[in-house]
Amino acid sequence: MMPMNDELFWQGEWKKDQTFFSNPDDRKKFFITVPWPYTSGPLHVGHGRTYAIADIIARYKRLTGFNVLFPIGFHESGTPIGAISDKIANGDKKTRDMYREYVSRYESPEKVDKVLETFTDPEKVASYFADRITMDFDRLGISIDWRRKFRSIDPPYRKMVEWQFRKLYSLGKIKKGKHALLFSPDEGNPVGEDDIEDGDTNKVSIEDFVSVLFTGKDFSLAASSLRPETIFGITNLWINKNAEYVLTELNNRKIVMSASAARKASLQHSGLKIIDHISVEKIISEKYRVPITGKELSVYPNEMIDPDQATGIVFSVPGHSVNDLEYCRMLGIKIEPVFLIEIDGKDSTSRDALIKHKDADLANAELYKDEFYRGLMKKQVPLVGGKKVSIARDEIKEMLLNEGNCFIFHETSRKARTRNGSPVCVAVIDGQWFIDYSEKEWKNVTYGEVETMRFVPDFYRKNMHDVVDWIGERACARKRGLGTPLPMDTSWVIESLSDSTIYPAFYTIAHIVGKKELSDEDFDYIFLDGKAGKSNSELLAKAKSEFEYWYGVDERITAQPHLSNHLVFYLMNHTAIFDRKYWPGGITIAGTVISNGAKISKSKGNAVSLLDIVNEQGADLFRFYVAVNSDPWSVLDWNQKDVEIVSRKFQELRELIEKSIETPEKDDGMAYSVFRSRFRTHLLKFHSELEKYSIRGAYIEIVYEVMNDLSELRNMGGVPEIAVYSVLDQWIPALSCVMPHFCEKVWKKAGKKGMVSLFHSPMPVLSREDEMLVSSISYTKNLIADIREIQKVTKISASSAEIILCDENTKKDVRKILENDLNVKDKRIIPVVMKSRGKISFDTDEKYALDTLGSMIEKTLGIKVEFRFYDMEKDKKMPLPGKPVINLV
RNA sequence: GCGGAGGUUGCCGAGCCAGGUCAAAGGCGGCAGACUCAAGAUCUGCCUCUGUAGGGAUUCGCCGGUUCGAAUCCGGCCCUCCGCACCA
Repeated sequence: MMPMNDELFWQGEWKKDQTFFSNPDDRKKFFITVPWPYTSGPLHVGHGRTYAIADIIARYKRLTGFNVLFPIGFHESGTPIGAISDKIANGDKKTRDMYREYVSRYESPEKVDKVLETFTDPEKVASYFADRITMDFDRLGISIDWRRKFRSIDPPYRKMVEWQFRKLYSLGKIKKGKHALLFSPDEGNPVGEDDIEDGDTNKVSIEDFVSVLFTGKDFSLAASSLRPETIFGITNLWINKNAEYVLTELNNRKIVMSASAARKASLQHSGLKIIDHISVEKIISEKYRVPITGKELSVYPNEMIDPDQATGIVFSVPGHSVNDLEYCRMLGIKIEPVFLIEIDGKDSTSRDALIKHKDADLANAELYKDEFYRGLMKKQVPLVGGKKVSIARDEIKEMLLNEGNCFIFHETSRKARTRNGSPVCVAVIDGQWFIDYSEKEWKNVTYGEVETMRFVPDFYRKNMHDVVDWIGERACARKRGLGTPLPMDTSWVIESLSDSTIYPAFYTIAHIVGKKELSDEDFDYIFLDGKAGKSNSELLAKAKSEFEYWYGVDERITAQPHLSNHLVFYLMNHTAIFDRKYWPGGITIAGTVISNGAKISKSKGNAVSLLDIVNEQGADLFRFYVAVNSDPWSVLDWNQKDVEIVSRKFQELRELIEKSIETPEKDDGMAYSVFRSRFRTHLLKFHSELEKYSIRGAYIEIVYEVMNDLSELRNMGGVPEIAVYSVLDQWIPALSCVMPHFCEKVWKKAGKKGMVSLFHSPMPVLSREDEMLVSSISYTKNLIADIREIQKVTKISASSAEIILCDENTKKDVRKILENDLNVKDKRIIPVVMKSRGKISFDTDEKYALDTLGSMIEKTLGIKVEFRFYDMEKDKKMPLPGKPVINLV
């Protein structure tokens, strides 16, 4: 095992030496970023992988001569941190246990509870984890310029966010309007995912029910559905006789709905008034008319109807709802279902769906889905006959709305409570702030950017294009949480994803700005070539030149779920605000991490703490594992078995290199030259793979292939350590991107100057001799395989092999024949050449190969090897170029 | 349904864009041998079938096509995974 002290030692050295502080100079720059972590807890393996990938790329770019900037900051905006504090203060057991465990990763047992108590202050949670995460980054050996660290709630950064939002506002991108959101009436607050019990594992979304008004004598019934297009198939209405119903007034119409519906609806429609209770008997005693069709219907009691779901009154469409069909059967109501929809020319019916799937819920789900995507309204259906169900649904909804015969009832997708136990409803807020991403011209410009920037892997380009196409209005402010007050209306706080779109720009100037709060003119000056403001102009000039040197971001490495939120905001805010030359250069999507073959989740018990891994295995091993086990964009499985395998390889590699430094004998002999030539070939491949971010391919080449070459070298009588010693100058720097701690150590031990982390390694060049040796060795290996095969087939144990090479004259003739010129001296060779033309190769100088490597064949096979050229007169069998004749004796 | 990704030899996983050198990298695993009293570690060879001279046959989801030649290109089909706001 790598002594942990070595890793800590080098992390200390990097810090002391300020190795990764990056300043503008005359080199080409490379600016790489990863998402800033949210400081509500420690990092997990998924983070660790993304950051390790980014760091390997950052280090590789340094190796190839770039001036690399790799900064990080901390995201503290939003509601979760506050929610955590509240829960800890309220003694919520689950949260306290979780945070006790988190803290115990960093603290001695007696200190844990003391730290936990400070968490009743959100600021303490944020700063505690920001500090620990900083340590986690260091502990992984991530090469960060820490001078530029800032937090999203720091006043200087907030100034930039304010500037950004005023900018967007002046560009007309920010609007205000009605918006439905999750809300707790008891607490008088909007609620986010983190405020909801199990909100993170079981998401709550908002569904829009169409509450259709069925007109009776004195009042209307509001019956709710997600499928207004089935209005032509309504046979009756359902009501729950055990529930409480009320008479309300909305837009001068008297409407009946359940009591709980009325309470919820009043959060969505400010004009709604509750007038009186109304008995179920009274409701049932009357008939009601369906809008559009004018049909008269009865209301039936049905205890299965949930009074707390939408309006608590449901219209029954037994033809297209499995539930309604079953209710009719259960209650013995004899009604003929009406079928409105066909799929592929055949009626789609609830009955058939129920036969296909025994389970009613499953049948219903499939019926809904099939009818929505593939169904057509039957021709005889009025108004929307022949139209797609999805279109008919919208049209009927519009029609009803225009006639005033329905209203929209927003309902939660499941029953949800806040963590404090009060119910979650949907409220419509008037005056919600949006960023309107739907604007055509803005999208067009962004499409162009998506087209030209780099995506790894490339198919995410199309994906991103679709996301830009899809995005519309996006709420950008909330009433609660940490963050920057919205400059246009400071009673709002900018939402936490919207405040993190152009933040990488701030990294370029954070260490210059310090605690100073800049004005809008200052930011205009720095970022947009505006006129300088009144502030300290020297500081501004410095900030401006640093920004202009570093920006934009050349590579952003992030996870796939960010595509449809953060990344699209990131792109569109850049295209809206900055000059084209500052737009993002590339995005790499890192794959997910699973553990022992399964998705990581706390309930499965396969969650792994990044810190534990690093403490037990070492940062270098973790990084090596990340590098070698799968390419950055595919799924990575963290499992004990593979960890051990990789660990063994790593140990072998370390011992080899350390031993080679201790035995710096001079090598001589062909075996070593061959090794070095092949090493340079591997190194070249290493570079070409890493240029494509194929980290795995690169390290298979420079670790596994090289080590395989070393064992061949041993077979040829060489000493691996001696061979290794001769390539240390190139090998250690190449390895250092993945295993920086170990490499610093051996770099120093080998007497090299400076940090290997900053070493600029020249691109390897293959000489003519390298190429000849490399082709000779593969030629020789083929020869050995051929001899082995002959021995195997003939079961001859030969003591010597005579190898007959193709002579120059025959070679010329072969070439002629291959070029369709059959005018050759010895016509006998024509059929031979034609038959085995696939095997012919002129690439290897065969005499050279056997002169230099003939002894290798002798050593490997334990037989004597002699060779000579073809003699047309004497030899029966004819050799071909690259394909000599072998005679075993 | 639409969009995206993928289906490779016992397993994982390259190759496919730029067709031949691909029975197909690398790893894992297995078998045999060397070493060892033995086991482990390590090293060597083998791991589709077949063959007493380096060959042949059959393989890269399935079916066709283009080509002198296809894992690689084209068309169709089957299956798996992921996403889908106004669907659930």
